[in-house]
Amino acid sequence: MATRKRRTPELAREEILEAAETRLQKYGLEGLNVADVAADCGMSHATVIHHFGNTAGMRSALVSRMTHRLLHDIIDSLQQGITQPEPLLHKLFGTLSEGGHARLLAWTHVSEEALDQDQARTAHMQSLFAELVPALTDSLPAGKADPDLTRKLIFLSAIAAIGYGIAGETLAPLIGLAKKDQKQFPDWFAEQINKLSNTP
Amino acid sequence: MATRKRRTPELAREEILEAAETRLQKYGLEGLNVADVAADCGMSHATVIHHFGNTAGMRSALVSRMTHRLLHDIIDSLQQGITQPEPLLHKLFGTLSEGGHARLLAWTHVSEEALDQDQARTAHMQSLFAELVPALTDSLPAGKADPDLTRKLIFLSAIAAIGYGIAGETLAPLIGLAKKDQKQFPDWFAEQINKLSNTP
DNA sequence: ATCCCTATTGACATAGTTGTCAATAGGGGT
DNA sequence: ACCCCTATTGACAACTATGTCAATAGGGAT
Repeated sequence: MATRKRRTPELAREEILEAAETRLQKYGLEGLNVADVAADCGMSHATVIHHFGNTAGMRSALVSRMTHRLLHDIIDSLQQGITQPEPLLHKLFGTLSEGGHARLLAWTHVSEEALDQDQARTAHMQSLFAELVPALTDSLPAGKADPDLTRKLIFLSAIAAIGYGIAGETLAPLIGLAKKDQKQFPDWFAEQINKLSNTP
Repeated sequence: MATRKRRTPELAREEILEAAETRLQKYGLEGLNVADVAADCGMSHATVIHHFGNTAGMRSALVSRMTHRLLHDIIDSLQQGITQPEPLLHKLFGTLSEGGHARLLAWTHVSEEALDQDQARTAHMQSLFAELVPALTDSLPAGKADPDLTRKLIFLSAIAAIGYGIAGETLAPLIGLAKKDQKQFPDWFAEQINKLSNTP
């Protein structure tokens, strides 16, 4: 029909994931189907499937991309000498609670089809964490002193941020948390992490 | 055709939710559709829809039921004089990480259709938390002294348990948490909560 | 210019699931 | 025994979304 736009595979994937990410924030997970994503890119849904194999592949790639960006932001911060928990945790909580990041992450663990893509994504995650965790234990105040404790605190921070991103908005009023306390929760949490890492 | 089994509406709903819960643990969220649930109950899927309005209604009712049970277990423990964080948090983390509880909870926050059922479920949750939170602040060691801090700690416990239930299994090895530390994480977490609530 | 690889596409097949509806049949109340 | 309410059902009608396939057309290489 009309003229087609031919892209390199890399560019095509990039465009698709970009559109997918926008749709995710705008419409949530339901908006993350090949037909609509393709429409936003101005291509047919068959093209999307061609590049990612299937729908789950596309979503999975998006998870990888978003997580990759988040973890590398943190790694970059560390390399810039930012070693206090506050800014790091702020970024962690903020990113996960915005743009549907935590929700997409939840889909990863909730959906059966997502499991098919698991090996690839897990491998990618492994390499990311293999880079991040040592960087954290090295640069955090109490990291070298007690790497074991540090790993537990990292783990706690991660699951808390995920839970916060998914259910925080709902849970806070139910528990009777003041609006202000809700907003400042990541900062408060960082304080507590500080206290716990200084306790011998 | 063959003879029908006629139940009271209450019993029917009960049977359906029971089967749904079993399917949830066995097959995850994908197993939670009216057709399969109905088959497990030995009834037609039209009956399920008759009792819950639609599929989302059934899932939503299941969320309510499971959460109700969890929170009431905790309330009961409190009334039996169990006021140390350890056993309470143990129950919280354990329940959420088993039987797909946290995952179903995530669906609540991830799915658009779930939002239609939100008012009813939110109302139910409000009444549950209205019962639980005062009970906690009253009976917990540091509760009366600093109810504000206590609410924050409750909030932290809740989101941590949810994140743990969803992603804990995946995250622990990536962060390099020893298997032992992973298993005992809820206990360790309880310790930290203790420390934080004793800090003035 | 010509060739060739492959990104792109429209049409199609299909699978799965949901929700509706009129008809049927338990079983409690009289 | 008879009525009546409603739980139950099978069949039907979409719809949604996915994935396949053969055909088409960019655009780099020769």
